[in-house]
Amino acid sequence: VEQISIDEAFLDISDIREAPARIALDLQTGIKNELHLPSSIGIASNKLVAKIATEVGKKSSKKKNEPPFGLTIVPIGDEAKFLAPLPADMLWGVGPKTSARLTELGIRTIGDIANWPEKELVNLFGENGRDLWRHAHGIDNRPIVTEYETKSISQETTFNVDVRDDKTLEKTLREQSKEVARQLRKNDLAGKTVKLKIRWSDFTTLTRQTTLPTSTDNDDEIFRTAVKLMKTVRKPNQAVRLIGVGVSGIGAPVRQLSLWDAGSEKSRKLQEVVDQLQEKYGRDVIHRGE
DNA sequence: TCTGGGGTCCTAGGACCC
DNA sequence: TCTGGGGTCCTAGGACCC
Repeated sequence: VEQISIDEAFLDISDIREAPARIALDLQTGIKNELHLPSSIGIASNKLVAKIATEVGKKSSKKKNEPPFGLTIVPIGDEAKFLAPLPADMLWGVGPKTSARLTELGIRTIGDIANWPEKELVNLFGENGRDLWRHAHGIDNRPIVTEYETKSISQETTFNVDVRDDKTLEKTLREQSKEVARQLRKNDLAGKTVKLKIRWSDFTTLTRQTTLPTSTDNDDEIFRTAVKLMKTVRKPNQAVRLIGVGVSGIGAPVRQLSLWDAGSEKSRKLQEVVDQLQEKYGRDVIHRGE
């Protein structure tokens, strides 16, 4: 099973002898009986087509104003034929920008893409064009991936009203840093690069990042770095719509040898206990004294 | 949907090293 | 003293996904 979001997953059934439709119906019935929820399922020879098949089934039940209990099967060999009449932006990787460019070229459906020479698409869209061509033909050989490594952890907040007050911005960054660090520690990870994200009142957004000499999972270090970065871009009193902080360059935390470093080892252990207490009894159970 | 939050991947330029 | 190529790391922005 590969979970792709909070409510979607791929299931590789190629090694199961039972008929695919039987498996799907059993799943759907189980979800309905146990969770009282509708679900849609697509069956195909690869992930791309299965995902689109799911959406097609879901849409057609919606059209009939029924709860979505779609079940769509695309027989092996029929992938391209199945995709051809569907709108181009149903394809994986075609967002608003690519969609607009395709429309300009007179391309509306996935079949229209498939009719273009691969070379032309590569000229127009670079490496993305190659995928576009392959996907439009129903070709996708990505395997099911059951485990992902976290690459980054971040927190961001959009304010209800634009904020000019340094105190509020710093307080927000402090909370966000705390949460990012907590998540790092919870997963036994640390990150080397701290990134600040900021959006002005005109919606322009920018990021500034810096790489630390050693990776960190520490609230305060992340916070101080974020504040420094903010100071490099924000003019005094400049209004802020959104602010956020993230950490990337993630790996296992490097623990200092505690030979002459008993202090930091001690504070790490203290942090561990604080984390455990907060996890169990809530954020308000314990705070640092000032 | 005049725009929320948390992610991934890609590109491009520059610094630096061998 | 100047030139060259390749690799890696870093930063910034953007497209895209759910």
